[in-house]
Amino acid sequence: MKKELAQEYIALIPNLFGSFSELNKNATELSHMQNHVIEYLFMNKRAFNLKEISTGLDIAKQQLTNVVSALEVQGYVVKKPDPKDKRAVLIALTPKGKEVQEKKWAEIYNRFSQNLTKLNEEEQRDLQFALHKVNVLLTKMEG
Amino acid sequence: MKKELAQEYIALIPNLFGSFSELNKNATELSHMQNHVIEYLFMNKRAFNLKEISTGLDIAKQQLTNVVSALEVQGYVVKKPDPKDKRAVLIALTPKGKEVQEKKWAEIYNRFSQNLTKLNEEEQRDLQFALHKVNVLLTKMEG
DNA sequence: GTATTTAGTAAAATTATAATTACTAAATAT
DNA sequence: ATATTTAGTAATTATAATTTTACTAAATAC
Repeated sequence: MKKELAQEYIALIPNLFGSFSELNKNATELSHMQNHVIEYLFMNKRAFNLKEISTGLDIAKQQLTNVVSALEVQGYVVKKPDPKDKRAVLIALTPKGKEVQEKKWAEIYNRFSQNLTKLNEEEQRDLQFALHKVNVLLTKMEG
Repeated sequence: MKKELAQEYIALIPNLFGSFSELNKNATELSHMQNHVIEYLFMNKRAFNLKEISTGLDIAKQQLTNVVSALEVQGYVVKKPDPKDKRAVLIALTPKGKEVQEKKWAEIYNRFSQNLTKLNEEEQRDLQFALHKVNVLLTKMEG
């Protein structure tokens, strides 16, 4: 029982792989690492300090110094002192930083909407219901 | 209607993000690009020539020459002439190459199985059904 | 049959990422 | 109060990724 469930989960990942691999093809002025950092901030919807980003992305903090300061110069993030820890600096996305990320999702959104026409009305309803269920339960699992 | 559906799809991606970002943390002897290439071959379950990998991963073919030949030396892939095109060379995963990929999925599998205990019996059944439905319909959409 | 395109290779130069070491200042442990 | 740990910065070195140019041989267009 549990085994088949996990297999369905695994099968889900390649199904989303196509969308994912196209995510960072928007040849912006951002480097790979810069993209990773603002994606991380966007996904998690809050400000992080360098140490948190470092462990979250499994990157040495020494690397982040340059990456993040470049992002700051280009206006994608802002630094502000962490009120709870005077050593730490919180990195937050600016509206410009959020916008870049949202653009990427918009592309996936459009592609999905187009492919949706290959399903009939009933299948579309089923898909919406099933997706909603999956999202609710996956969220519960991680909480 | 269609709008909410696409939003559920978008919401699914961050839900799988955790799994995805851990995928390539297995500090093997493989470089980033090498990982990409064998992941691509594994995901698509067949041999490709360099041009196909090049366009599929949006990487210059010149880069692939070195990446793939390194993979070949390390025994992760084999090259064989394409019977349909005497210019082309087909790149296929070896058992060793497949094994490395499967190991990555096994980790995700285990993590998922552990978190599954946070759902009760009924929720687990619901999740399995919903995941199955999503996979079937997403596959249909891409075909 | 000739010209053009395409798949793959190769080498050089540029840029990005990774790893190492060392330092400051604030936080925490004892 | 002192020692140790932790967050961030900085500079250096090594490695990897990207770009550019150029070449061969097979495939395709006309």
